[in-house]
Amino acid sequence: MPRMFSIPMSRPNSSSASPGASLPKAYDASSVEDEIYADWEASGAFNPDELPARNQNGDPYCIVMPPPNRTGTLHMGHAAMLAIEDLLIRFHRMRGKRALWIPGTDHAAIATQVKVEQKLIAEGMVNPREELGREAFLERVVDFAEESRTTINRQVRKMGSSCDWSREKYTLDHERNRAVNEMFRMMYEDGIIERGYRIVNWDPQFQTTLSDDEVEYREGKAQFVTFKYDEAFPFPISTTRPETKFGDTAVAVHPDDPRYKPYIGQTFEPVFCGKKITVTVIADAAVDPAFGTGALGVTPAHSMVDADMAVRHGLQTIVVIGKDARMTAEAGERYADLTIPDARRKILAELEDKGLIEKVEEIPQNLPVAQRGGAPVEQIPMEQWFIRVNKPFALRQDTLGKWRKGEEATLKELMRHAVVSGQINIYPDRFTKTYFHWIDHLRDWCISRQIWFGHRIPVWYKGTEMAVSSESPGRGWTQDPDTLDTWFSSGLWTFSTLGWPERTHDLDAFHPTAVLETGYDILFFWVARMVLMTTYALGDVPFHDVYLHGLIRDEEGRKMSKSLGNVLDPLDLIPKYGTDAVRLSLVLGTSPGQDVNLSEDKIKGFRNFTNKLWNISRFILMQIGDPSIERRASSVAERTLADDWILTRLTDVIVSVTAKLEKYELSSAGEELRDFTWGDLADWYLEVAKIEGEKQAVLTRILRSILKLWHPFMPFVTEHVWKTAGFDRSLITAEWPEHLVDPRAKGSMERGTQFERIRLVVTDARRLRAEQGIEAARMAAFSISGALEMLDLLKENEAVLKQLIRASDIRFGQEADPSWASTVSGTVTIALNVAGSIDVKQELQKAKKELKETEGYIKGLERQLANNEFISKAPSHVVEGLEVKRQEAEQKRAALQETVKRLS
RNA sequence: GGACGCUUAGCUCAGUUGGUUAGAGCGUCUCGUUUACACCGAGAAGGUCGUAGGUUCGAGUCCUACAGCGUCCACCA
Repeated sequence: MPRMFSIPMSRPNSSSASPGASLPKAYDASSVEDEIYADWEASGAFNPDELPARNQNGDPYCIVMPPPNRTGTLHMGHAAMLAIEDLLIRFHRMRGKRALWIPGTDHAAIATQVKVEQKLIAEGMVNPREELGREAFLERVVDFAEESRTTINRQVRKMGSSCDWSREKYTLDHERNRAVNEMFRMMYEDGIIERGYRIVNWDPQFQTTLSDDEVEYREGKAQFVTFKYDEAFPFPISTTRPETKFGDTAVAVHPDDPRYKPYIGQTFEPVFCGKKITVTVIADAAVDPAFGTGALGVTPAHSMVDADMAVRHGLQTIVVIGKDARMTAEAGERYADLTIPDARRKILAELEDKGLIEKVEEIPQNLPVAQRGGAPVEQIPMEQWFIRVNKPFALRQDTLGKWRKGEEATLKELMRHAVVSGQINIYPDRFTKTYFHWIDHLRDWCISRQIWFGHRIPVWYKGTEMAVSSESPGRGWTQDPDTLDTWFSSGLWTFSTLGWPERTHDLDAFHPTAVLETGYDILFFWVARMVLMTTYALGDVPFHDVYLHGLIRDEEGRKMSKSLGNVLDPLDLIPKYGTDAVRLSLVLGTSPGQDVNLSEDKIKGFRNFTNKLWNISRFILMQIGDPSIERRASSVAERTLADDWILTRLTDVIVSVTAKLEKYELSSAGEELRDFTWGDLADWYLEVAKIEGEKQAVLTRILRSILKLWHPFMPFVTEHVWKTAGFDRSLITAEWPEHLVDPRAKGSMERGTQFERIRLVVTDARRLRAEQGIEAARMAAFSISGALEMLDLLKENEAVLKQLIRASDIRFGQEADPSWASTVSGTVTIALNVAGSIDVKQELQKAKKELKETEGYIKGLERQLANNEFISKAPSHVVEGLEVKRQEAEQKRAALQETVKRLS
C-alpha cells in the first residue's frame, strides 16, 4: 500500500512500560479534578499576561463573566453560563488568542439586603434595620456578601472555569464605585440624569422604588365596581380601585360618545364618601367607550395612564395613597391611615348603603407585584432620580461610527443603532426583535432606591443647594440617603472591570469584549443597559456578540424551585458524576435561547461518555506505550484503508467542529465530536486496530487531536489523559488541531470511502447473523458473491472482515448455497451457513418483499428522472445523485432477483 | 390586546441556504463477557414531521389560516 505522508511519532515520556496499563478501568473524576485545576491556575494559563508567546502575539479575546449575585450559592443556570463561557475561552485560547475571562460578583443591592434581613428576622429580630441602624446593618450585609463571595468562587473553580482570578472584580468595590460616581457625574452634566417628581413604582414591603422591569404582573380577579360618586353625579363610572377615587380630578369619556357629549367640559363637585372632590369631564381618545360605562375616573397620582392623561389635559394631582400603602389625609378624616383593603371594604359598604352601586362584576386582572417579595406595587408620585432615555444630548465623542462628537442623540437612539447597524449580533437572532420592542417601549429609568446596600447616590445637599460629588463638598452638606439601582453599576461591567474611567492597558486591549453570554431572562435588565451605558460613555459597543442560553428546568420542563423539590445542585452533581459530565449535559442537546430540560439521567449519560473517552485513551496509551510495537511500526509506516478512513474523518471533524464553534453552534459541534469519538473511532477504528495492529503513529495522532477537540467541552478528563500520556506541556495551552488539516492527500479520501463500503458489508453480515440467531461467540462460514470490484476489495481485507463478522471462513465469488441464509448488501450477496436450519419459504418471502420495495423505489426514481421539468430545473448534482442511486438500486434489484430465483 | 417561540420515534431534542427511503441520545426488545470500557458491545423495533390549504419539478424546511402548549411585552380604568 502506498505511503501517503509520514506521521511524526510521539514518544511517551517514561521509558518504562505502557502508561495505559496501570490506569484504573473507570475514570474517577473527583480524585483528579482539584489537582488539575490547581495546576492550571499555578501555570498562569488563566492570565493573558502569562500565556505562551503564541498567545501574547495573538488577538485579544475577552469575556467578562456575568457576576453572580452575592446572595448565597450558584444554581444550574450559573453552571450553564460557566460551562459555555469556559468552552469559548478555552477554544480561543487554544487557537492562539490572548484570552481573558474576568470573574466577579454582584452586590445585587436589594436582593442581598433582603436576604440578610430575612436571615436576621429568622434569628429573632423584629425589624433589623430599625434595631441596628444603617451602619451596623450594613456591616452585617457586607459580612454576608463576603461569605457568599467565598462560596461562589469555590463553586466557579469547581466548574473548571479558566478565568483570571488576579483580575477578579466586584460591582461594589472601590474602583467600581469610582466608575459609578464618574458615570453619574457625566450623565448629570449632560442632563440625562435628573431629579424629578413623577409617578414611580413603589414597593410598600421593602419601602423602595422599583424600575419598570422589576414589576411583574400576577394574574388574578378583581371586583369591577360600577357606581356614582354621589347621588347628584349625572352618570356612573367603573373602577377596580375605589379607594383611589379620592384622588380623581377628572372623568374621562371618549370624544365621540353620544351619551356623554353634553357633559364634556363641565365641572362637578361630588362628595365621595365624605370627601368633596372636583372633577371635570374631559374627552380623551384613549377611553374605550365599550368598556364599563365608557366613563372613567381619572386619578393622576396613582396610574401612569391617568398621569399621561393629566398632562394632556392639565389636571391636578392628588396623592391619596402613601408610602406605607395606607390612605393619606387627602382621603378625608374617616379614611386617612386605613390600609388599602380596609379602605376599599369601607368605601364599598358606604356606597352600598347609599344605593350608589349599580353593579359589581368579577373581571380578570393583572395585579402589579414586586419581582422580589411579591408585594403589590403601588404607583405613587415622588421626587426621584431618573435617566432620561428620550432626551437629546451632545455626545462626548464620536459614537458607533454614526455620530460625530458634539452631535445630538438620545440614549434610545444609541441603543437601537448598536444593534441595527450589526455592531452587536444577538444569538439566537430572534431576540433582536425582542430587544427593539423593549427599547421602543422604554420609559425613563428610575435609578434611585431607598435601600441601604448599594452605591450611594453621589449627590450632596445643603439647604437648597445641591452638588454632585463622591466626597462631601464641605461642612454642613449631607449626602442623598438613597442608593442606585443595582443595574446601574452592572451596566458599566464590561468597561468598569477593565479599569474605566482610567484609560488602562486592559481597557485598550480588551474592549469591546468578544461576547456577552447570559440567560435570555436578563436581556432587558442587563444586556440592554450595558449597551446604554457603554455607547454613552465610550461611544462604542460593549461586546460584539450576545449569546443567550435558555433557562435550566427540570425534566418535565418546570422551573426548578425549592418548594417543588426538583432542584438540581451543581455541587451535588459534580462529586457524583464529575464536572465534565455536568458541563456536557448543559451544552450538548441544547440550543441557544431554548430552555433546557435537565435530568440526572442525562448527566449520567454524559458521565458514561466521559468514561468512554477515558477508556479509549487507556486503550490507545496501552498500544502506543509498548516500545516493541513502536519499533515495528516505525519500519512499517504504510496505511491501511481503515487508517485512511479514520484520518480523513478526523480531518473533516476538525474542520467542521472548528467552524461550528466559531458560529456558536456549540451543541452541534459537541454532538459531531461524540459521534466521531464513540461511533467511528471506538466502535470501528479501534476494533480494526486490534486486528491490524502496529498503529501507534495513527493512534497517537488521533488521541492528541481528540483530546484537544474535546478539551473546551470537558477540560478535566482530557487534561488528565494528556498528562498521563506524557504529551508536551499542558493541554490548556496546547494548539488547536487546525494545523493538522493538511491538503488532503489524493486517494486518501477514496480509500476512506472504500472502507465505508467494507463497513456496510460488515453491518449487513452481522444483521444476517442476528436474524438467523447465530450468536457472536459461534464462528460461522460465509460466502460472498457479486460485483467483482467489490469482491476484490473484500478479499484484500479478508483478515479484518473475518474478525469483524466472526467468520470461520469466507468463500468469495461462489454463488450462495441454496441451503444457506442470504442477504443482499449493496452490490454483493452475503450468504451464511446456518447448518441447514434455513426456512426456505420464509427466506423467499423476505427476499420477495425486499425486491418489491426496491422495485417501487426504482420506479419512483425513474419517474423523477423522466420528468423534464425536474431535469431542466433541478441543479445537476441533484440529478446526478439520483442517477447514482438508481444504478445502485438496480444492482440490488438484480441481486435480489437472483436470490428469489435460487430459493424458488 | 400585541409579539415571539415550540409542536418531528415512548421520552428529550437535532435537522444549516427547499433536493428525494427523516437523525441522535435515553428508553424498549433480542443476543452477547472477544483483556480499553457492562459507565460496554452487536442487532432490531419504533415517525402520515400538530391540522388544513397554497407556492414549487420537488416541502419537515417557504407562504396563509387554524389548533394546542409556553414565554415576553402592554395593562381596559
